[in-house]
Formats: sequence, C-alpha cells, structure tokens
Amino acid sequence: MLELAILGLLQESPMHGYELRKELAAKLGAIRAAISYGSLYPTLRRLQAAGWITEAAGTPATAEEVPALTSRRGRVVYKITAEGKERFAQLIAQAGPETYDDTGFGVHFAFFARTDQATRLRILEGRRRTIEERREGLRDVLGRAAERLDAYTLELQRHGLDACEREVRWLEELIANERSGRAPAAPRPGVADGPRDNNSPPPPGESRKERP
Amino acid sequence: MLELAILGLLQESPMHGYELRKELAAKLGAIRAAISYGSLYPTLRRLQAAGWITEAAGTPATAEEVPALTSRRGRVVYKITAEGKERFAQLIAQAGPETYDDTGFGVHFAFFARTDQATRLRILEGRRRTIEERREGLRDVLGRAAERLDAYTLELQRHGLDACEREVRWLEELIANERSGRAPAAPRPGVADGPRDNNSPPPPGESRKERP
DNA sequence: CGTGCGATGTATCGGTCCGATACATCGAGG
DNA sequence: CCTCGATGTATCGGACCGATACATCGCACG
Repeated sequence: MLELAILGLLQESPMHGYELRKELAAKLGAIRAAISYGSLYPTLRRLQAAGWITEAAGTPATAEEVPALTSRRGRVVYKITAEGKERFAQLIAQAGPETYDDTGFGVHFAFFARTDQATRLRILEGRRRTIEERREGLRDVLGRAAERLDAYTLELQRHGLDACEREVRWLEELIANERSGRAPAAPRPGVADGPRDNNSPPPPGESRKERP
Repeated sequence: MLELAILGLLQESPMHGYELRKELAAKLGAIRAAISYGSLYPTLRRLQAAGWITEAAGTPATAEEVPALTSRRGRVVYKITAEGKERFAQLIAQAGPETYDDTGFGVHFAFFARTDQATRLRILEGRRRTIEERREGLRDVLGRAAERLDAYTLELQRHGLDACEREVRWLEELIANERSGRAPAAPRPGVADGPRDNNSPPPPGESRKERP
C-alpha cells in the first residue's frame, strides 16, 4: 500500500521524505493518521533499489564544496522513473482482497483520478461487496447472538452497522455516477466546474502510457 | 491490544485458540476483521510465559493413554490466572494515546462492562478529542487545500469528515448517558431492561478485586 | 547579540500484527 | 471408501508503527 501511495504522489511532482509524509497525510487524512518514518524511509530505499524512483539532488552538483563535519546530510529529493510509472499503473489496476479493506480501498480511491473508469467501477463494486459482508456479519451478531453480549458491545455493533449502511449508500451513489459517465462525486454545483485547473480524471476517453 | 482482548475474553470463560478467534470476531466485528493466527498463537505463548494465563487440558489427565503417532496435538484450553486479572484491570484502566485510535478505542469500548464509570468517561472524552482533531484536519484540507486536490480525493475527505461528525455526535450521547448514571446506550425501550441476565456494567457502585 | 526552541529533515531499532502456508483430526454425504 | 469442509494448532517472512536519535535553520525573546 505504501509503495502504491508513494509512486502515486511522486507522479505529481518530485519530493523528499518529509514532504511525502505531509502530502500523504493530506491526501489520505480520511483513512489513516500519517505514515511513520519507520515505514517511509525503508520503503523509499526499496523503491530506489528496484529502480522505480531515483534521487534528484536538492541543491544539485557543486558537490565537492561541502565536505562539512559529520558528512553533511542534505535533503534527498526523489523522482519517479519510467519503470516506476509502469509499476504504478500495474498496481493501481489489479485488485486483490487487500484492495477492499479500509486502508487499501482508501489508497486506491485517492488515486482514482489516475485510474481508468472500468477499474474504478470494479473497485467500487468490490468494496461494496466487502462492506455488505461486514454488514451482514454485524446483523447476524445483533440478531442471533444479542443476548450473549453486554449492552456496550451491542452499542458498538450498532454503531458499526450504521457506518456500514452509510458506506454502502455512498458507494451506490459513486457507482451510479461512474456508470452514467459523469465525473466524480455527488452533484455539487459551483465546484470543479469551470475548465479551471488540471488533475481531474481523464475526460471519459482512454489512458495511454505517455509519449505526447 | 491483542493482549487486552484475550485477557478480557478469557475472563468470561476458558477457551482454546480457535474459539478465542471466533469470539473476538463476534465482539470486535465492528472494528476489525478477525485476528490472525500469526498474532494469536505467539501472543498466547507470551501471556502464558508471563503467568497471566495457564493451560487447562481439554480432555484432561488420563495422559499416558495417548502416545499416538506424531505426538497427537490436542486442543489447548487456556484460562486466566489471578495475575492475569490484575494485568487486565491495569491495562483497561490506563489510557495512553493508543487508547484513542480506532482499534484501541474499539477494544476498550468492547470491555466497558468491566470498566468503572470514571475510566469509561475518561476514554470516551479522549476519543472525542481525537476525532475532533481528525475532523479539524479534514476541514482544513477541504478548506485551504481544496483546489490542489482532485475531485475523488475531495470526495474521500468529505466522506471521512461526515464519519467524524457522526462519531462525535455518537460519543456525545454516550458521554451524556454516562454522566447521568444511566446504563449504556441510547434509549432503547424493551431491550436489556428486565433484570434478565448477567454482565451489565456494575450498577453504579464500585468495583473491588474479587473475594466475595 | 546570542541563545534556545520549534519546524524541518533523515535515519534506525524493536515490536506488533498480518497473510500465506502447512499439517492434523473429524463428521457428513456421495 | 473417500473426499470435503469445519475445526484446530503452528510457523515464517514481511509490512508498518512508535520511540528515539541526531542535525540544520529561522526567528522570537531576553
């Protein structure tokens, strides 16, 4: 998941670790707190070793002139490579079970603007399925096993059930919108309407690799 | 977290691993899927080593009579010890930051029937604080950084914000109920009303250790 | 003028938990 | 008889977290 998120963010612009963490927090704030450095840095190294990202020195070249005490660690800016973009495309398109759990779905959803419509639909439906199953499980417990559980536990289940029902409804809307070819969200007049800026989902065409 | 959950469940009755996992899934179904065996068994061993739980052979004694091929592994039933109960009481009462994240709060809440009222209140308020902060973060992003983000990401934030607002309201209700001395949940006429069964929260008295 | 403090920035370590996998028993049904 | 699904215990590698350490920089306050 982290791998996918990093690749996705670096596609928007090169960044160093600290920045990456902040952007991640902004983009995924709805689903997870903030990525830990204990995950981030090792992952960056892994991605670099795999050739999916490369360093792009902060204050570049002029190398020699900073011998400095204790080796002067500067910020390291990473940028995505062509292979990295391919890797991202591959990760974003394939959906396993982990694509439908809370975190996995959140990350995929956050990059829907870079995902083709068929995949978006597939993922939304898979997520719906997952939540429907969770919902049925909760209903079962609240029905069949209710007298075995104390009032607090039951209240927790009720709250969870409510959240499931809400999310299913949300997903239904998104799926309907998706099918109708309309852009993302619920009808929100006045926003994202003008031909104002970039990164909206690709206007219902297709998505090539690059090569403009 | 797992440690707390296991100790809590074993307080209700002795169980073996498989059972533990199922009960855990039923009790915590609202917040997490199902605990992995890869966590469960090592944790059981850890708890046993610490003296907080002990084995209580399934089909006990008569030991000799099953030499069997490949050492005949039977189900291992665990029960909590006196030290284990102390440990549980200690864990359930102290609240650090991890008590307020989604999983931690869920586990604590699921055992509120074994938690004294002051602690319940403290935890509910801490959780509220945490969610309010998450909510403010989302509002910030939706306000200040909105034009930097694509429509899908924004929709994700909106959904998350909605969930936060809902949860805060839910917590407010629970806190109000808690303060008014009333039992657990929202007014649900007809349920958990009669002097029907056990494990409700200790009627607003106190909670001693045991020694009846 | 300095000095200390909070934001920025990189990095490691131990620990928790997950997912895949393996293997064994047992009852029901074809 | 034999397979299949539920029950049941167990391990291993990997993902991610939380605490911690350390270095730089700008600026507010004395």
